[in-house]
Amino acid sequence: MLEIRHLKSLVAISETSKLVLAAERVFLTQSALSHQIKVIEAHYQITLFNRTPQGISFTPAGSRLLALAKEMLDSLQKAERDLTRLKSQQTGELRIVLECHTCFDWLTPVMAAFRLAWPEVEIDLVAGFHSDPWNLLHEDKADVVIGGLPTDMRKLQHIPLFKFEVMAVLPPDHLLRNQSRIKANDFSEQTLITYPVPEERIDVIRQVLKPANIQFTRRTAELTIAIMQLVASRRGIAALPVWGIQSYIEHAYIIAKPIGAKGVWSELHAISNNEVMEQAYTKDLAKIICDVCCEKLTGIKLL
Amino acid sequence: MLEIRHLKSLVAISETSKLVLAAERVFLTQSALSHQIKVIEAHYQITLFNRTPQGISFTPAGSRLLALAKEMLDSLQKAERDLTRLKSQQTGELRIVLECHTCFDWLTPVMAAFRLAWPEVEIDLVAGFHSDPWNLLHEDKADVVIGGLPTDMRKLQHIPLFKFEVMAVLPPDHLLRNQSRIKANDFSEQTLITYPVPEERIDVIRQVLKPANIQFTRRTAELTIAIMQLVASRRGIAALPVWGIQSYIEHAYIIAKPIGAKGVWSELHAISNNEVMEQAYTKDLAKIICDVCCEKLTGIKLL
DNA sequence: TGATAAATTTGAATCAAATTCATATATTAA
DNA sequence: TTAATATATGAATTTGATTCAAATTTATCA
Repeated sequence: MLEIRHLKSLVAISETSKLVLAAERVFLTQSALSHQIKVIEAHYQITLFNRTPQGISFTPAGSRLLALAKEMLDSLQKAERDLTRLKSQQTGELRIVLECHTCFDWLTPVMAAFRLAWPEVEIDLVAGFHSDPWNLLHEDKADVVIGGLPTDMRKLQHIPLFKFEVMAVLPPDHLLRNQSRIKANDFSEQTLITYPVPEERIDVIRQVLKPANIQFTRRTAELTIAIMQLVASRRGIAALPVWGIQSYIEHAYIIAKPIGAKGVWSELHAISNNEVMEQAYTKDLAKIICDVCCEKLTGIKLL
Repeated sequence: MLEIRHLKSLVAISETSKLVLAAERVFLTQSALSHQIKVIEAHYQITLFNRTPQGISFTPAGSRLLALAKEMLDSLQKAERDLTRLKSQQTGELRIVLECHTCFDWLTPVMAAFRLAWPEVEIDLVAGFHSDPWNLLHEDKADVVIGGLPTDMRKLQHIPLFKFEVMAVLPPDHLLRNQSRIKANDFSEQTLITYPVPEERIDVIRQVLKPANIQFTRRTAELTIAIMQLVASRRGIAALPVWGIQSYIEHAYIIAKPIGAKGVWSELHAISNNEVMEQAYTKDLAKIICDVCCEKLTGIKLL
């Protein structure tokens, strides 16, 4: 009666604590989730959730089922990995390039999980900054790029990972602190603090500032913490992934606002050439990234 | 994609090693099971079973999934038990009477499993022989009877457990050894060796010999092993549950034959009064019996 | 070498149940 | 009071699992 889809829903609910978001994550409607949990509650004749206008939270019984869900899905994943290994090549090399600096935040746990699952595959990070990371695939200097899609995808394949909102980061006492959203014009004459990468690779610039022809000054810093420090000391504003700045927001070190009417959204994909993408372990890397990020990051949406 | 029903099917297949029997155990048709395993194999793109006219066996990949199934179903069961305990009374007393002597074979592991699951419930066996075990429920000398249904069920409730075939047990060199089945007449003038209980409670006598008005001598023994010894030394024939004599058959100590055209089948139920039956732990005892017996006994059919 | 028996497989029809769609309800905040 | 943000509900739809009725497959026996 209890089904695996229910377990996945339970985990999604715990990760998002909102039915709408959880539904999105498991590719269902909110209604479907509502029906699902009603069915489970009816079956066990016990209340699993406290519903509030702020979202949904687990009762003790619900938590017990959530623990079960994690346990069972974990076993399932291990078994599926074993099956995959039973029929595929188990050795190889995977040189990863990150397009986006912030991704270092979650790459460490991803690599740890990957090494556990595929001990025979050598996984490495390609060091240094690269103006055109996708080209490293063609030059055979890397096997996978984690980032946005390149304009030229020839001979390349990709697995969509997730998307996330890029938000404007301001000092808590900034002039614009009372606006609910930051518009393109608000960046005019401001200093934009970014990672040291070409303009074309910065989503706010490409998607918002360039199209609106806004004049701004640019200043760079290599580490997220350095950018935060500059913003907090009113040297400028930044635009970063929600999940990368969560802890700074919680400590009221800075504040974050959506940009433009719909917000700026970036997508992350795993990109590699056909041959590498065929390997079971490459596909599994994508899965591991999604799983780890769902668990650890807030505000992401699976693709 | 892989669903809990698939896991249950996998376990049933491993316990019966025949699709028809497995299907029966999970209350489906054999066709449904065949479709199920085709779907799983297609999904994982790997062969899970070797199909032969003798039945079906697991490939290494299949075994891996079977291990997963056992692991996941075990977790599930534990969680469900916790949920049950979260909403029910956890303490109580359960005095069990066995109608049938052979059942001692599997009662020990059942009681062990029960004690683990319900440490606060005192479970005991009511000792001694009882001509009318069901009456002990009315006299409040017992809480549950494991056995057939009594003629008078007033104020009693029951949970069906399983049924099994009662087979004629003969010495390997018996005159009837080449018959595929034993008919009522074959018992004529023979000595029937039974447990020391009233005739009405012995299925072969009630269902076969009495209706056909067969004359026979009766001799009793208290232990299964003693009955086996008497049969092997040609003092008579017996009629016992298949699962109770399996190991004797395997050692060619005795042989077993179905009785009559359709065989003699006995049913086992858990019987108790309404109040006791309401308790979650009583219902769980029935579940534990079914689970343990499915795992350990051959040739039983769930009711 | 058929014929039979005992398995599993297959494809189409059926049926049950999960999901969606559209809307209702509830709570909070302004 | 209204708007915004949640979840819940009921009916229609869609999906997909199960059954039914053969069809295969393979071993065994005469």
